[in-house]
This record gives sequence, C-alpha cells and structure tokens, in this order.
Amino acid sequence: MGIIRKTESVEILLNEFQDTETALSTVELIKRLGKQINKTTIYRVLSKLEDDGVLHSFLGFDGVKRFARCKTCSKSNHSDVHPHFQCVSCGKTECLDIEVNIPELLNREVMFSQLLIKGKCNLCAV
Amino acid sequence: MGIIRKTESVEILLNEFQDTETALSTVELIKRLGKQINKTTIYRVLSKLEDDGVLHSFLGFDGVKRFARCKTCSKSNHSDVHPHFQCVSCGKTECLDIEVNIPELLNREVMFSQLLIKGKCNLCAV
DNA sequence: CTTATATTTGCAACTTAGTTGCATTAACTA
DNA sequence: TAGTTAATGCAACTAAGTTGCAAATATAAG
Repeated sequence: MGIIRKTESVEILLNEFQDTETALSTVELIKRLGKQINKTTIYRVLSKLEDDGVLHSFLGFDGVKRFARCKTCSKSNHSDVHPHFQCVSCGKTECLDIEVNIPELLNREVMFSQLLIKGKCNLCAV
Repeated sequence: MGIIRKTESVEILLNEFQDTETALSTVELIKRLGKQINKTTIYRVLSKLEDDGVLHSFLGFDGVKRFARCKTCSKSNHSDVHPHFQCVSCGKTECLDIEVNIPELLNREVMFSQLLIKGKCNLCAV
C-alpha cells in the first residue's frame, strides 16, 4: 500500500521533512497541519510514505510515534538502523548518523533493533 | 513516592515478577490480575515499585509499557541499562544480561539510552 | 477534453492505554 | 485500640491512533 497518487496532502506532509535529521511526531504534525489536513489523512499518508521507504518511524520515550526521512531505505529493505536522540530540554528528536554495534545473541534471531538515546542536544547542553 | 505499606496488591504484583528476566506489559498484568486488583491500582503500584528501584520499565515496539525486575538499580540510581528483546512469534519480552556500548556523542549530553531488539527468541527461532 | 474508475480524503464514531478526583478502606503508629 | 495517613476502587476522563463510509479528486482511457 504505497503512495500511488501525488496529492496535496502528500506534498504538504513531505514538505515538513526538509531537514533529513529531524524526526517529527504525529502529534506535532497534527498540531502544525491539522487545519489543512485531517488527522486521519495525516496518519494514513505517513504510513504509506513509510511503506514506500520514504520515511521511517520509531517510538519516542513518550510512546508517541515519530517519523523522519530515510537515507538508506528502499521499499523492499527498511534498513535504516541508526540511533535516535531525544532532547529532554527542547524535545527535539534527531536521527544520529552513526553505526550501532548490535551484540550477537546466542540462540536468538535478531530481525530489527532500535537504540533510543535521551539527553541534551547540542543546543541545550550547556 | 515509593512503596510505604506492604499491601496485598503489592504482594500479588511482585509475585508475578518471579522470573527476573521476563518483562510483563501492563496489558498482560491487567489481563492476569484485573479481577483481583483494579487497573488503576496496578498502574499505581507498578509506578511506585519503579520509583523504589524494584522494577524498571520500557516501551515495547507496540508502545505498551513493560516492567521487569531490576538487578542493579537502587532508589537513587536507576542504572539498569541493558537491552530488551521482544519476540515477534510468542510476544515474550526479556531483559538481556549484556553490556551495550553507547557511542560517544559530540556536543551532546547522554543521560539515558535504551536498546530494543526484535526477533525470534530461543524457543521460537527454528 | 471528457468520462470512468479507483484511490484518497474528511468526518464521526470508536478503541485502547493510561490518568484523575474522590469517597472508602486498610496499614501502620502512638 | 484509636487515630492518622496511605492505598484502593470506581467512574469518568484524556489522548493517540483506527475504522467505516460517503464524498471528493487524481489518473488513465477514450
């Protein structure tokens, strides 16, 4: 169920993801765009963009879903496994462009992993 | 706001956390104990046990909170920073007793991090 | 350019995890 | 044993996310 048609909603939403490092929560997007686009549509478009490998998603420490642009994902291979950083001061959530070393696990099959880091971002850290 | 009194609810709940490796979701606990303890009480007791350093919590891939016994936490220092593993087949969520190497981040202050791994557990992996 | 078709959208109602206020009950202390 | 204070149950509420359906709109065919 990927994006098929180039609609206004898709355009408006993609426009919010100019900054490839910053992740946006559904709550934030509904706050920003809720008057232009219905929240149901926002959820649906985001979900399709994710299926298409345009965006990837993860849950913040508050349990709210965030979306961010993908760099290395494709429709078939959602391989964008980088850590995410959430600032406790300003709330900004970012993708970190670094490799994470997932330890080998005996007898277990690892399919996906996510590292979420909480702290103060470069602007908020003294 | 830690545990002050030894009530029946506390006892019943702690009893569910015999296995120190297995994390239990609030949903699961309410399903198991909802007839004995009110769900509000379940949430409150869990939260207090966490404050006391008896349990630690994290969000699963489904956004539902899980709790598990702490090994190295104390009231003052919630340092139980180990990865968690969630099985896609049986749903079981476990604490992994291994060290994680959190990369150094330039200009950022790391306060807390969590690694969540999805895959097949030792019983479900072929 | 117009029409047919299928996708997308908006809306309202719903689901579910988690929270809050308050009166009642139960644990601890003196 | 009584008094104090914390813990509990209940009902109502909040907020994120979902669903069904009718109306709107993008695209392809003619």
